[in-house]
Amino acid sequence: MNLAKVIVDVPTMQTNDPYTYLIPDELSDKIQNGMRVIVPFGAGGRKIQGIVADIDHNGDFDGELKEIDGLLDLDSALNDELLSMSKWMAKKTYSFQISCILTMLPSVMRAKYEKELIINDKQDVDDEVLSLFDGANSIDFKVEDIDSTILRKIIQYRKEDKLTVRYKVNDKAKAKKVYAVKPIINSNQAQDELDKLRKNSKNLAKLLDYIINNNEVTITQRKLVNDFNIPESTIKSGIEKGWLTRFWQEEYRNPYEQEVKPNYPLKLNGDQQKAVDSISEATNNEQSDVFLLEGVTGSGKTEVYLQAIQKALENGKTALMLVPEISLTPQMVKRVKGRFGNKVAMLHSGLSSGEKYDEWRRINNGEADVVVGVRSAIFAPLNNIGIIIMDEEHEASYKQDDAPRYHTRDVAKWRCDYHNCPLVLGSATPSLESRARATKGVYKLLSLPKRINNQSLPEVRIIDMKEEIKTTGDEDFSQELLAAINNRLQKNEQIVLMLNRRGYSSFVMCRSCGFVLHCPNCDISLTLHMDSRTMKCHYCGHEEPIPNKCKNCGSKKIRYYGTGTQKVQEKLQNLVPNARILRMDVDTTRRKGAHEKILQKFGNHDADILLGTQMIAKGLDFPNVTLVGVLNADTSLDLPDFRSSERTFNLLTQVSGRAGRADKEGLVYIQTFNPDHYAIRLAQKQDYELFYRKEMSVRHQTNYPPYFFTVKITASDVNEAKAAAKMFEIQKILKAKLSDQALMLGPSPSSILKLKNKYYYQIIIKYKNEPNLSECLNYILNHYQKDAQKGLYVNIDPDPLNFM
DNA sequence: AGCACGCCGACT
DNA sequence: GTCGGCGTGCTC
Repeated sequence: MNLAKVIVDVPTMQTNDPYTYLIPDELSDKIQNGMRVIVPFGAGGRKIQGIVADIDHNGDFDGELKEIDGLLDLDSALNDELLSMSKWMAKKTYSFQISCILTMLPSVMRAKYEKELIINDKQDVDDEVLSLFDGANSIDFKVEDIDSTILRKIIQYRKEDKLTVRYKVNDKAKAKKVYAVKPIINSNQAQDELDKLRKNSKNLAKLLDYIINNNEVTITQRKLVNDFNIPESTIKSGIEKGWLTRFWQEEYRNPYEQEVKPNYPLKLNGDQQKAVDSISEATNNEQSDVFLLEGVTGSGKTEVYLQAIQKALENGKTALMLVPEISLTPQMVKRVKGRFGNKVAMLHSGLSSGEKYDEWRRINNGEADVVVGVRSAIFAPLNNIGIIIMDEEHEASYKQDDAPRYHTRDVAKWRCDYHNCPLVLGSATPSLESRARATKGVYKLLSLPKRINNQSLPEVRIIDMKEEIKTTGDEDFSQELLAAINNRLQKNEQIVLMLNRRGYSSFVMCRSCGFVLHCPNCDISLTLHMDSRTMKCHYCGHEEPIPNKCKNCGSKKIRYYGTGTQKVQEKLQNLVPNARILRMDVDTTRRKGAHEKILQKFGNHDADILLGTQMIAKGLDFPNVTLVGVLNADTSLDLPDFRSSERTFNLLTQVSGRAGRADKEGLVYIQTFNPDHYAIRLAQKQDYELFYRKEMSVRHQTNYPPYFFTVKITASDVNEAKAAAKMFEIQKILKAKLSDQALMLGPSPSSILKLKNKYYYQIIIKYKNEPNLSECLNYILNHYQKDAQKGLYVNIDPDPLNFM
């Protein structure tokens, strides 16, 4: 029998293994592994999308088989590498293979399902049902949109064959099509036509002239109109006269409007050269080594990446480079594009889904040798990879927060092993896990200790805000920082200020009864936003009007506590009335391209002060910035997460690096209520190595990564007691199946107990070596799958980044 | 996910 | 008796 194994688009544990289908004769020569197909699945003629995992033209199957309905692709959507990776990834992340496959593909390749209801004979159905159709013979419908008594009738009619339900699998993956034209007469014929033409037919003459000179070429109609100044109406008459044919042609959408200036390799210093040599040697020898490139801000990591990529390309290989959030680093994008030109494909969140699909197809068709992108770009269908680079490898955005919960670093390592090529992890402040592996010799450490041009690091001063409050009562701006701001404004130099909290005030409290306004859906206080004049929840997006009296006691003594970027902007504008202030946070950058606009404006010196949340800390490089102020360094320090020190150190180090990159000396102020905390003290000295050692000893004492591995198990339900009870059940299973060396935290409510109207309870397992662990977790998944139908979800997050 | 089947309480 | 509620199990 001619059989295909198909992974069906039904994300459950029971359907995680492939199903076998018959291949109909007419598809036999076209079907390939990794193609998307439409298959019937279950009763009632339901149709769904699937992926071909295996083909056996001479197979056997014990039992009934259905036939594949049709193909959704002309070519494989997934090559063998990605197909086998999806299997590994499903296991590793405790998720379904189909979910892994669909995250690897551009979102438009995830089919939409629709149901169509068709009347067989209008005489058969009653008026109530007939009225749904509004005169037509068929309608698209969703079960949840239809009233239950009518639905019951529909089900009855369907049983009696009076109505038919047709399932549709709608592929959204559509290439953009444009009109193209091609001459169908030769140059001589065109010359004859030109001779016959009336003298005043200027446009037709132009068209014939074009045909004489471009006889064999296909050209888009748009180009013919724009570049040759021939109107569309003329092209149409040319077609009617039989000179040209017109047809639809696929075209890639072009997301890069502006031209990028080419740039050329820079001269490397000794450390950079050594790094490039070591990496290229691994590429040449096809060794899947992992390099940790540790270099302070401004040490020229990017140039190392680019030259290592160059070497891979010279070897006939391709390269993959990952960055945290590309829209934040337009400077980086320009540099890569400028170096490698149109061999580069970009995959980032600023592209529309159509543009992403086109970039994906360019890569899949082998038209791009270098791919630059964010997390999901790790799945780019490149062949023959010679190097994978992860810039700022410590960034949390490399880990996907929802299923499949993969870490880009793990996927990258898998691909490097597959392609026998090196993985380069670059950072000024590597994650402790990576740095520890480098110490153990699992990764090879390459360091760039010197800043290019021997620029000195900026001076960092810590300001104790406890003292400041005692003397001035101001908790936002210390005297010293304010003086420095004024000084820079006078010298016409620029300033970057970071406050890691958006909105106006973080909460409102009634001074009579102490009541704090909370989100009705989440266990979190609402933040005041002055621009929209609303109270907003930063987790679920809930908004409500600003209260003028307390909802609890009716008192009008309401006060706003805590400071956000909006309030600081207002306050700062009062303190320095002539300064031009730009604010950059989630609220001002929501629109597409808003990031770039703000950064460009600041880069052109159309503003003096850039005030923003942590998004300003990353990758931007403005030579005229000589002062950086961190208004409150404690926001990230106070979080209930063992990584809060590491995050704070990273953030402070990164934002400090924004000061004084050119010939001008930089100065950094860190305002804090914890001036003696080691994360802040060591960020002041920009001493990563010492921080690494100090933090490692803390992790050692508290049994946290990198000394222990962790897994987070979460249960969520609209009913708090059910979620909690489930976690206690799971705790019992874990205790029975794991060794007594595994440490368990919980069950406990998650630090945001209630989120979007669901309650969350969690257990964290810390372990060193638990051979039974994955079997045990799979048992839990299988055991609790039926609960998911009732809305009780159990989630497993291996190596979670977020402990809250 | 979405469907069918089967078991139970409430109703003509 | 039967209708329709929901819980459970299966889909090549």
